[in-house]
Amino acid sequence: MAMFPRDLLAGDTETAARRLIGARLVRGSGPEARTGRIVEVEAYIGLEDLASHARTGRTKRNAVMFGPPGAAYVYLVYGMHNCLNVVTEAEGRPAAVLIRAVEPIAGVDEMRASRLGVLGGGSGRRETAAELSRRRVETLPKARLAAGPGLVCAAFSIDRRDDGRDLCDPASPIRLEITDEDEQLPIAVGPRIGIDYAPEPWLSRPWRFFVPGHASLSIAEARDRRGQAS
DNA sequence: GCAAAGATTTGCT
DNA sequence: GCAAATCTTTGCC
Repeated sequence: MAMFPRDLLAGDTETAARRLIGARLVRGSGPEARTGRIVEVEAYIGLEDLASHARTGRTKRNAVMFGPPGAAYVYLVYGMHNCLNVVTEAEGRPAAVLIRAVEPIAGVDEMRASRLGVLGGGSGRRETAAELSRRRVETLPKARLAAGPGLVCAAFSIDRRDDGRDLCDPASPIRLEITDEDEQLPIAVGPRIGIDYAPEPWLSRPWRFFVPGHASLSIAEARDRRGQAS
């Protein structure tokens, strides 16, 4: 296992997004480390991308997107879900790749616990919500534990305290790694999800990248696929 | 200073 | 298939 090279994030974001498919997201170290393979991402590219948080210019929330590549941009959506992005391109140009789905590989019990809000220092759900969904999460198939952008953060205990963290730093509690053992995964493309507020051509830009047919794809991707079925 | 909507997920009608 | 949950950020008065 080696760290994900920062160079691969410093260039254009579409290429970076493709390179992130198959890379590993890691939380912690030792026997309790959580590891998963990234299987679905979306690219948000530049000030001109009217689907991007950076479309309004630099703000307190999106400041990290304007910084150096390799940083984590973590934000809260709908008042309850955290989403993790990997900042790309040169410092000064706002771009990032949203991690939409991860296939759990190791630390599955810890991911389940984090989804239930049991683990400390994390982004788990509130106690009442955990009560309601406890049985569901306990019996959830391993492949579905991080099958969505909000679920990735819930499973890996990521919240806005992680905003700005360097994902290419081996000492970081949350980081990106690669292995040479993994075969090259097939990659499919499609329009980004949940950006109905964006005008064309941004609405239809094929900037979502995913492993076709993978069991850990986001719910939204599965729904989208049903719609496309002919 | 206030109203509105959001790069989502879940459960119910 | 639709709406609720929930709170921060943004946009407009």
